[in-house]
Amino acid sequence: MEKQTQKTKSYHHGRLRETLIEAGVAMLEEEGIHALSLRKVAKRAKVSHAAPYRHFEDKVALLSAVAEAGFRHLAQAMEQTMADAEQDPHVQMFEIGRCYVMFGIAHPAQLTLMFSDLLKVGTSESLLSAASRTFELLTQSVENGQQAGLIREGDSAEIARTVWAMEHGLAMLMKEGFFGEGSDQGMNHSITVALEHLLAGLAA
Amino acid sequence: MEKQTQKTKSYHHGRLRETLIEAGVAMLEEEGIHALSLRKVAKRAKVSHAAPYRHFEDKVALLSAVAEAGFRHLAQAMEQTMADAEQDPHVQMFEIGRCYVMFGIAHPAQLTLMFSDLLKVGTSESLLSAASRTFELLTQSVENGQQAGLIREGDSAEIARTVWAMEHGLAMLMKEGFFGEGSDQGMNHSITVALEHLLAGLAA
DNA sequence: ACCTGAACACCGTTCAAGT
DNA sequence: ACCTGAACACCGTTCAAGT
Repeated sequence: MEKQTQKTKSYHHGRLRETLIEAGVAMLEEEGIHALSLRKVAKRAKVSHAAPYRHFEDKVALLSAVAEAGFRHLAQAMEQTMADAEQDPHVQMFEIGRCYVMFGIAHPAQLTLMFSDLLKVGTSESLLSAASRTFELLTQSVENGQQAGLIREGDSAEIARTVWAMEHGLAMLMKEGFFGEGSDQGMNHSITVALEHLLAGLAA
Repeated sequence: MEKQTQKTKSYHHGRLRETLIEAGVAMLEEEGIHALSLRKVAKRAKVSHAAPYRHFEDKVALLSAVAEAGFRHLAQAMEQTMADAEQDPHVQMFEIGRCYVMFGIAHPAQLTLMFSDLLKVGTSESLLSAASRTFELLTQSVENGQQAGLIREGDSAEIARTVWAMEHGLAMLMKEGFFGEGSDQGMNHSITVALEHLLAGLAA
């Protein structure tokens, strides 16, 4: 372990790839998506502006890694939520939705990045799989709802796409303030109302 | 009229403001949001890179105008759809949703721009009113549905926000290809399925 | 009044050179 | 192997100068 630490800390400061991603995530939250330049990220990581090219093919590759970190963060929060509400599928559906929307409100610029056209261009394998994981969890919660008799029978992936669209729309509109610059209470109310409307339509 | 044409066409080529907005819309569709630079828009309009500053305070102001054109375009399509389906509120709901999502699929980069954080920063009065108009039309169609007994009673603005979130989520995810690079048929099916699920939950 | 061209600070990317 | 510094083409913005 010590040797590993020694090694990764060796030349200049090591662990640069992770440091750059972390710097990217932080700058995204602090200054928004337009302030995120490769040169500033490098400066924040205390390396020259050319150093990132040792670890990322280009700017898009770094942004993809930042987006991927976002998907992993979101998926982990969703897994935690699913485990916590394992015994009640109805609560589980609501809490997963809240999870998704709240992630967007907490990390608006990162959510923008995650659903920008990067995925079309960059197409890094690991980004695609991290994104898929998020959708799989959504599908799984729908299947839990079906097994509990809360959600009608039918293609669970199709129903999950509908749920996804609702939650994604809520997240995108709320994070940009279209539902009013509401309090946490107001936010929660809007999420609950929208999901209640949808779940009524999805009922068995 | 002739005098007006003469006047607007006078120095160099006149009507530059409109020409720049049109160039911006066109470039957005052709090359995407990242290719849209002030200098390229100016070149396309055959003026120097400094000329746009006679008509727009900065790049954000030009982008706001392009976003505003998008909202006006969308609102007009929605109005047309509402008029065409005036006699059947059920059809009206579906067609307005289709209108919204199809606009996103036809103009993905412009929709991205319309819901980027420009609205937060730029805050041009006319952009805000164009955006509000879109939401008002959505609310109106919900009220039509309520009057026809298709949609439950209650705060129409609240229900309209739910409908908006669903349609917005669909548009955003579909335009980025998350529902598969489907045919028009597949797209239409996905839209229909999602709206059916939601409208069942909103039923009286 | 409206537009140009030079200038400035910034950006992404490349590459020879250093350790 | 990993990083630096100079260089290049691009960008947004400003401003004195032209018509």
